[in-house]
Amino acid sequence: MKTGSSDKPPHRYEEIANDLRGAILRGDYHEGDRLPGENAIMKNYGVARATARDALAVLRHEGLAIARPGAGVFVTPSKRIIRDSSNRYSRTRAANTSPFRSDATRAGQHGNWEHTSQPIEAPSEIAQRLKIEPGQPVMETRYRYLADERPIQLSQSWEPLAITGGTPVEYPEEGAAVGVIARMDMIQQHIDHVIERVTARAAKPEEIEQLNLPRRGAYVLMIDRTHYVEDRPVETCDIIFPGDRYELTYTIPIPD
Amino acid sequence: MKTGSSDKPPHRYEEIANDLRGAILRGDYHEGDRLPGENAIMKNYGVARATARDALAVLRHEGLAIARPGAGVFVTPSKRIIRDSSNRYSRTRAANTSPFRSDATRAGQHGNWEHTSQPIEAPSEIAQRLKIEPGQPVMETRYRYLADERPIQLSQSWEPLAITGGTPVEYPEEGAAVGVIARMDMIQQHIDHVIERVTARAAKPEEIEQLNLPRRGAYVLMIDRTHYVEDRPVETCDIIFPGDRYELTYTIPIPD
DNA sequence: TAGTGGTCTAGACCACAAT
DNA sequence: TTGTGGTCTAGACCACTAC
Repeated sequence: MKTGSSDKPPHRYEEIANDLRGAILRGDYHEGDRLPGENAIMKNYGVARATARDALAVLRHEGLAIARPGAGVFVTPSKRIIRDSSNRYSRTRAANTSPFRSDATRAGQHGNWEHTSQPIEAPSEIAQRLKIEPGQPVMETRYRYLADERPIQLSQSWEPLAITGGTPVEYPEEGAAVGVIARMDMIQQHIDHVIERVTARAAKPEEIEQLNLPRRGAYVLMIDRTHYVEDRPVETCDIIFPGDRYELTYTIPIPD
Repeated sequence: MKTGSSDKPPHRYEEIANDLRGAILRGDYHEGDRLPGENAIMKNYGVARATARDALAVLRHEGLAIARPGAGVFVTPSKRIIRDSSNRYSRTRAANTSPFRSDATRAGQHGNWEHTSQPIEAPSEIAQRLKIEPGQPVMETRYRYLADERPIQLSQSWEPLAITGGTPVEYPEEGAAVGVIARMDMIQQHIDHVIERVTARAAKPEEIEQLNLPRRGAYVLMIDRTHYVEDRPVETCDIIFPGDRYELTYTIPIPD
């Protein structure tokens, strides 16, 4: 038998967090609204600063609230962006649209990105993923994706220059606009499968900075993705998402 | 130009966290070893309790350390379990093995599970996922998976009784041992695709309890999975993993 | 300039582990 | 019983934001 919401939280900070969460979910506060901050909670509940912080930390960790130092605590915009693998990896679509931009549009946001490329010698972990020797030349490209001008995704890709060097697609350039499959098709590298490995982990300091995440307690979804032509890797890539802003979907066909 | 590790962290707790992280990664402490606790840090660094806690919180959030109240702070066992979609969803394998058990074995652990089933009326969210009317009867099954006797995965599945009711597979029973595809094949429901939606979010209180997660700051990976027979859902399921203990892999074929 | 959240000190009490 | 981490009080200073 469930008593529903009549449980008494054993700790003060949980009680306060429950109150605030209830108010948000009930609609007393809307996206972007200012919430009672540390000082307000101290006064309203008669608790010390640390206890007020603990209560707000619960909401921040749940992705319901975000603190802007010097300004206040605000309700987080909540809608997740959906990244659908079956939308991205079909030859017909890949050639003409940016998968990221259409994901963002579908979530009602405006998407664009920045990127920089440079040839480097493959570090050992990347060499392993590309099945080449460490130190072999690869093209490294970093992307930062923005939705409504706010950073929302990072990625970093590596392509062996043994494959792309000297070809028209050596530099990914606006590569995010056309996709890896279409680019590789242009140089007769016909990708036949992609492997994506998904993990969740704590955000690293540089990710916190670049994605504008809270300094403490942030986590990210990471995809480690590799494109293959007959079991030979032609591109590998790390993709980083704020953990609470994205949803990844996969459609898996079951053969007879 | 990178200066490597010679940066000076601006905050005391970060400095302490960096020291401890370095010691762990350098191998001064091994999996399961006891780390300096709050009291030791207070003495060694001459800081207040809250600052020592903040330092340890960084390591706990990164999944490097785990606190056992009353006992101390210990280095977390680190190896992730790999859940590979291409291992799970092939008809030949699915009939004879437990996908979970073989994942665990591959990570060098012993896997088993508990489960309970009961018929219920479909709540609205589940009805929507199964494309049936709310209140229609469904079989609900809860699983808890253990690796080396420690809880490592939760799941909860729902199947419309309009499909399975009165058949030999009405109760999933040891369903985790054979898989949904093989069970549905037995009653001539031939599943042709599966959709998995992956998200990361803060752990809920009941998940914290059942998975033995730390009370504060824990996050989980969640898969919302549905099996289809020609666009008609025959099973849907929520799967919950401790965020820092799992890796999900997907192989995506690219047609010509 | 006034107010905010982030960091920090110096105490305290508790439930729970290990002994 | 002793020590541990978890919670909490009551202060303080800082960098930053908004005005």
